[in-house]
Amino acid sequence: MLRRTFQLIPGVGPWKEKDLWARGIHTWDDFPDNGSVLGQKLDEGARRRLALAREALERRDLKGLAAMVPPREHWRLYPEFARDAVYFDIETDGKQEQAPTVVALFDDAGLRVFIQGRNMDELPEAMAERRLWVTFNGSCFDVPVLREYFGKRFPTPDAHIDLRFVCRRLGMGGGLKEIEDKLGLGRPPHMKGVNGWDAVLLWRAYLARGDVEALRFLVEYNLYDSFQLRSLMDKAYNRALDDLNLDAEPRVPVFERGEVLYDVSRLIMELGPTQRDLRVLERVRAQDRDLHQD
DNA sequence: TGCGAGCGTAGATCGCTACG
DNA sequence: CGTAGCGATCTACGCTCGCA
Repeated sequence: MLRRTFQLIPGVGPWKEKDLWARGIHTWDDFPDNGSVLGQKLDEGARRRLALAREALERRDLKGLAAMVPPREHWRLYPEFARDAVYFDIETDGKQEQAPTVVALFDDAGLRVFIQGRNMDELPEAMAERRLWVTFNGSCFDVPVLREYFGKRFPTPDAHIDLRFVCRRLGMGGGLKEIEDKLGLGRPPHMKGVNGWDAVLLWRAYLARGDVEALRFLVEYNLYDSFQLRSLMDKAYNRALDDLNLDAEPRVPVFERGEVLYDVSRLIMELGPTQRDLRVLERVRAQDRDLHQD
């Protein structure tokens, strides 16, 4: 799809791009080396720009390509750089300062989770490993929160596909769960109807009582958010091709979460109480004993 | 070749929205 | 609540092309 993108030419927007396609110029390689296509002046810039784009793709220079393609079309970069992608989602404490409590990452290497008070400090390094970030509303929420929290040691990706805006352009507004349902990507019963505020409550329950079960549920929810993004990205990409009537353009296979459910179970079962959790547990037990003494 | 009309892109502003 | 991206809307500009 990237090689069909002509909107990276200055002076070419959606209309002229469609026009090029209609005239049989389907990919960069179809653009004639000489002769008038868009007019003298534009052709000059076009050939220069297409050469740059080809070189950038040759080098697998995501940053360079992302700078050429208008942001709203960044979804077109997806198939070429899918192996460099990380899908992630954060939960926060719901306070004014919005400190992250749990962060789930899903990429080629599998699932990872970062938890406040345990390994949250390792998150920036893990994020830096992947140059394409995929989120839902992450450009407005997740990334600003993390940047605020970690400061400038938090990395910047070469490109960031925010599925909220990709979906909206495909006529699907609303939240992540709503869109999942619309696309038949619903969650199993025990994960249905859980939302971001529940995540705040689960964290508070865990903190207040050392309730590891609450943490496990929270982490499971968070992990679901991360890998559901992968299926959503696949479906949204395919839909965007439908929208452009690009029947010949190859679709991507839609990720099935079955592949990772074992890892989800393993990750949440591995979660035990920390020393701090055990102290909290001891304290609330003592309080309980006091309460029932007389 | 030179002019003006018309198209489409780009910039600027505003209000809406989804996140926990 | 704060954040930030985008569509809608409007304006301005650049370019192409038709016409003589």
